[in-house]
Amino acid sequence: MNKLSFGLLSLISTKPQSGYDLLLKFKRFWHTTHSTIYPLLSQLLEAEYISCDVMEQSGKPDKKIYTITEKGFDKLVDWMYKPAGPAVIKDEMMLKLSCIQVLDQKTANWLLDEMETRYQKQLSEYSETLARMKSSGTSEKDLRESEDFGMYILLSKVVSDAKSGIEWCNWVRDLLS
Amino acid sequence: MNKLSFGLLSLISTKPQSGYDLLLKFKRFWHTTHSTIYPLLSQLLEAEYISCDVMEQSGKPDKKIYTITEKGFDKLVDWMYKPAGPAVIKDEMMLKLSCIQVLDQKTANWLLDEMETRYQKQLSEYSETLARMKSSGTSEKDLRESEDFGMYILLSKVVSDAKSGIEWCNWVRDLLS
DNA sequence: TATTTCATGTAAGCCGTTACATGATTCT
DNA sequence: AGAATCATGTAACGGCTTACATGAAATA
Repeated sequence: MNKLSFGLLSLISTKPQSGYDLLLKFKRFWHTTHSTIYPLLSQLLEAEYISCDVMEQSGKPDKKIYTITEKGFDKLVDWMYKPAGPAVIKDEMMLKLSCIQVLDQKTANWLLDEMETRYQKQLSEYSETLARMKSSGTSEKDLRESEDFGMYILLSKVVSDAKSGIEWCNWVRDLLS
Repeated sequence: MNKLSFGLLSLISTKPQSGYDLLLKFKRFWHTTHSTIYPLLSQLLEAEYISCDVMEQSGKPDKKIYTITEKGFDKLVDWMYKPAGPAVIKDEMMLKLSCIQVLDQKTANWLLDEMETRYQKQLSEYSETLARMKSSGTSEKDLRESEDFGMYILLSKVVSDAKSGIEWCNWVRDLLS
């Protein structure tokens, strides 16, 4: 049981869903790939923390819908009260910017542009999803009780991080000019 | 040559320094440990991207001061223009909060408190260092040309991230109450 | 026609974490 | 007295990344 295993339990507890569904959601706030997720789901299934229903589909591989079990839910609650490890952050862009004073102006600005573009992509990608969530649940109170509330607050964080990232890029650019 | 190898080159290019110095600086914005850094420095030395001067000390192990070579600097510049990979972010707290709607109010609030405390620690730890930097270089113009400028902007980012993290925790708490 | 999306899986190899190892000094 | 700081290193194990593997439908 590594961190992501618990994360899978966490998301499955909000709603039965497939590995593919989980992947798409995780990608927004946890760096991972399908090759990590599928084996972990098998392990969770074997440990009986989740159960599996196969949904047959035409033209596509069968969809495996996972649901959390009571045993799994107990495991999830145990984990909640264990102190969380520190956030692991590894951003190559930061490494590059750590020697910004030895670079010429052109290179420095190019790096800042690259970084801003990255934030901008995140912003356009996720603020749409966020807007859709806001409009589907009429009020914020509805959202609060919906199965998507966790996703809603996490996406909000990602979007606000992107926004402040862009502001930071501009602040640095101002300092340099 | 992995990402951190280039990061080491990057920081060394701003100022000759030891593995231990590098570790302390990296820790602020890149998750790593000394067991990763020391072997990489050996490799960089063998590849002649850096050179090493031993500073003898009494009572402590000798300090190895690394300096970037011309060859290393060329390598560094090459890397700058290669597109940076996506930021790798793995925050266990986010995994926990992804199922916040299935938790009772007490647990949810406890998680938010834990998260805020973590941000608060970062804030108090790094805003001090940042303040020291600001006061040592009299004006921001001095800082811009100092060997610490890269560190200055990265620390600023870390501090502003912590601040917006705290705001986010409060925003979620308000939604829940 | 080529790429992306949907949908799952396996496997090799690299990388990083954790633990072991040492040891003097300074702070609590 | 015990923990933290300074200062470097090695090694095993586990986990993650990358690539391989398949394949239909939809989009560009």
